[in-house]
Amino acid sequence: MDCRRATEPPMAQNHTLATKKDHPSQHQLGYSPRMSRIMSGIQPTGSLHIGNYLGALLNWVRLQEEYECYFSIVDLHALTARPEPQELRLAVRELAIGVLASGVDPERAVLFVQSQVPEHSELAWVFSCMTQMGDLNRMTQFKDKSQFQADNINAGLFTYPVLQAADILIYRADRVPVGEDQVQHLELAREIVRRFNGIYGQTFPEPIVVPAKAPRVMGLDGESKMSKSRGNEIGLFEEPEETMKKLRGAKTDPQRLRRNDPGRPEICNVFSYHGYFSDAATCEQIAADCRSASIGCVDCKQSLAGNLEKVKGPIRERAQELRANQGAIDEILNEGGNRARAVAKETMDLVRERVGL
RNA sequence: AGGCCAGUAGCUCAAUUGGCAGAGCACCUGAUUCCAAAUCAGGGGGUUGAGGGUUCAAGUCCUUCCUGGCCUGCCA
Repeated sequence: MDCRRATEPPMAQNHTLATKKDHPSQHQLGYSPRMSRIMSGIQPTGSLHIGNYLGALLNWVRLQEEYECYFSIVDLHALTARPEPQELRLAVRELAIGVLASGVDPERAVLFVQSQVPEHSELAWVFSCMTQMGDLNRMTQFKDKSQFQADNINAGLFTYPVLQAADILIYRADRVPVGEDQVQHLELAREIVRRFNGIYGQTFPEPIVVPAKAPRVMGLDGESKMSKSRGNEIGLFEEPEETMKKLRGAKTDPQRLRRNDPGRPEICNVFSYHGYFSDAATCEQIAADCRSASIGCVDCKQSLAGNLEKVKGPIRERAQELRANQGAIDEILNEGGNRARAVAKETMDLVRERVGL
């Protein structure tokens, strides 16, 4: 992994703010006809698994090719679960390592830690005054999380979508890749923008929701989304032996009782993993052999383990190299933080002026 | 700030008058099975939120604190 100092992005001239000479009412600030700016965040919770990789990291790697990207490790959001301080710090570092090892290029995209850019919090406060309780009350994720951590329903959890809106709009991002579960939050962000612009004049672009090509990766139990808290995950940094051990216990077609029974790959969770890690020809072959009982589930799992390792192995090795060079990680994050803050400050200066602070 | 209620295994809860801390689910191991599931057999797991006190003996009674919930009040 190349850890040289990141340079200014070539597209830095886009999204410039209106100066005093400009006429804001005729000028949609932050809008760039040439290149869309993307903002996306990921929470530093637990350790990375292949669900995170397929759902978020891989997307980032693709997005940085086409867009001006701001990628953030959102530790302020993670705080809603009150992690141990040293664990939070470790999770942030490990996530940065995972992001870089997966192929996000810090020279191409701005990679930074949310809390290093205090403007996120500042804009979130302003936005919270633009947000109606009734709207927040409707957020299904808040209700879900409230059930999940019933002993810690804090206000941060409630205003989470407001901070999320600030995350995006502090960079005047016009596109946001989100999974199904985040669409509602994005709608709220757009609502906040409309309200703000309506009251104070055109200031923010209304971010467009880009449906993330993020598969909903099921856990090894085949019952729910892959997550560390459910203990049904395949770790991104896992050794192949560990992964095979977990795969051996993974749920398959419950109707395929004997080796000679024909299988149903279309309902088999393990087969669905092949779709992510094996090429099309292999997938077809495996499916056909499973249906005809030419291969057993163990064969299928071994094949998968091999293909999984082809993806996971190089990432694990790059991660090892990065871990050995903490200074470089810090430098990348600091540089990313500086670049992010420069943009965030511009936005915040304008917001202060607009709202009368 | 005050009042009331609650806290027991990963989860949901039980434990008689103060008398050996338990069950279900989950988890792990073995049998079986190509693997998993199902079934059967076995197993690990606890500072009973924390400290102090009363007692031969405290999950249980007293006390202080912590956490969470509900109610009343005060300030900005």
